[in-house]
Amino acid sequence: MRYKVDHLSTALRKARVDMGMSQRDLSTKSGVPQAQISKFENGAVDLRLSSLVALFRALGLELELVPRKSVPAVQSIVRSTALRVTIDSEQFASAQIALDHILQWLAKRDQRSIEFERFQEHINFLKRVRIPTDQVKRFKRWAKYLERLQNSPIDSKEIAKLMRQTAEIRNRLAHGDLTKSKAPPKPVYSLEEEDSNA
Amino acid sequence: MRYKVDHLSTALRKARVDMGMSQRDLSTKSGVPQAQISKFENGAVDLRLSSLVALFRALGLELELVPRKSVPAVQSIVRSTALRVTIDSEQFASAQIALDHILQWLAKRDQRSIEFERFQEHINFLKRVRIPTDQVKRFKRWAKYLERLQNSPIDSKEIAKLMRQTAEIRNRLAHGDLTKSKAPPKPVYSLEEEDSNA
DNA sequence: GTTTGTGATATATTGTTAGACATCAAAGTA
DNA sequence: TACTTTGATGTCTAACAATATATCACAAAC
Repeated sequence: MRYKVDHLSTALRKARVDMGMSQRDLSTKSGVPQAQISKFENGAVDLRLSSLVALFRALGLELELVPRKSVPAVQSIVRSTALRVTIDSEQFASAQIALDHILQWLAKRDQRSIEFERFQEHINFLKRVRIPTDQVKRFKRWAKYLERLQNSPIDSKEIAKLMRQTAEIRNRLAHGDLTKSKAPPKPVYSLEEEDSNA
Repeated sequence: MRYKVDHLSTALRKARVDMGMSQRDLSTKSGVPQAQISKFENGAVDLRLSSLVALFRALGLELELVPRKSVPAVQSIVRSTALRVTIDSEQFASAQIALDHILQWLAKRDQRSIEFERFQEHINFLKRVRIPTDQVKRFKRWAKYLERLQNSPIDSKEIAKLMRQTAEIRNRLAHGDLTKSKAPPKPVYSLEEEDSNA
């Protein structure tokens, strides 16, 4: 019983990676165990429709039924729009939360040094910018760190490191060294929003 | 775990009925048991991808992954082409075979009566015409009858009945009484062909 | 009024996914 | 070096589809 659905499994993997999600991310978002995702992406399992739909919905994708004759036309439409849907709004949100934590922390401290002012400036810059998907990971880590930081004494050495890294990323973003495209940073509100159904 | 795939099950039923296929027809063509088809069309089963694909392929449909944003565009494309894919080529072929059987039988008998000439005329008319899906059933029955007829003595009473019915259908088709559309009978070669993969 | 086609169900067995874990190697990062 | 993340893989039980087959009610055609 061959049924050749590579296009579905490869599309899943591509969509997931494009959105900067790991299999575990997708798992928590879709409710499908990570093991199943891995097996499906490698064609090692014949998933039921419910699982498939859960996975695809979590990625903002829908299964549509298309007459064989219209498949090329449909695929060209999909290709033309796929490029713009690259950032997972949830990941973006978590980065925003991390940045907001930093700003709040700064406001509380009310520091006046040049480093802190520049730091605040950098953070505000990052808040307005669309962060590349391959950098989202770093922001998520910061978010996690800052959650811990809320309920414990501040390690100024860690904060110094945070400042260093923030400056680095900001500069690379501002000068386009990080992304291949030389386009100016896009404002936040141009982000393609996924409808939230969780 | 709700996953709302009514559009898939209703689309399946619609496509199947539009092509004049019964659940059992689709079953033999797709390899999926009729019981499963019935359950799926009524949302009573959570099919595996392989079964789904088998069903849809048998109907000339493909499952495509579409970003939620592009769904409306894709659906409009599908709508614009769906109308023309209405006849199952296999059913059409079986009707053609039945008609050919009759023509061969006529040629062998070499009858010269007015009834037989008109009969032959009607059959030839029907061969050139796209037969409405709701009439395909009748032609299939004839095909079955004519298969039996090949290896047994001819019942002229049955043939007379065949001639009567043929005339009736021909006339209804020719005068557009049968179909809602008043469009002239379309030539055979305008039939949308499904690629044969069986 | 009998036959035929159709769709909905049922039963029983077999096989595989679902689900919740656990583990592991490789790659990346601190 | 030590730690973390990631993707692949394995194990177990329970649930459910796959499959084959049969039955039923309904409708239409004969």
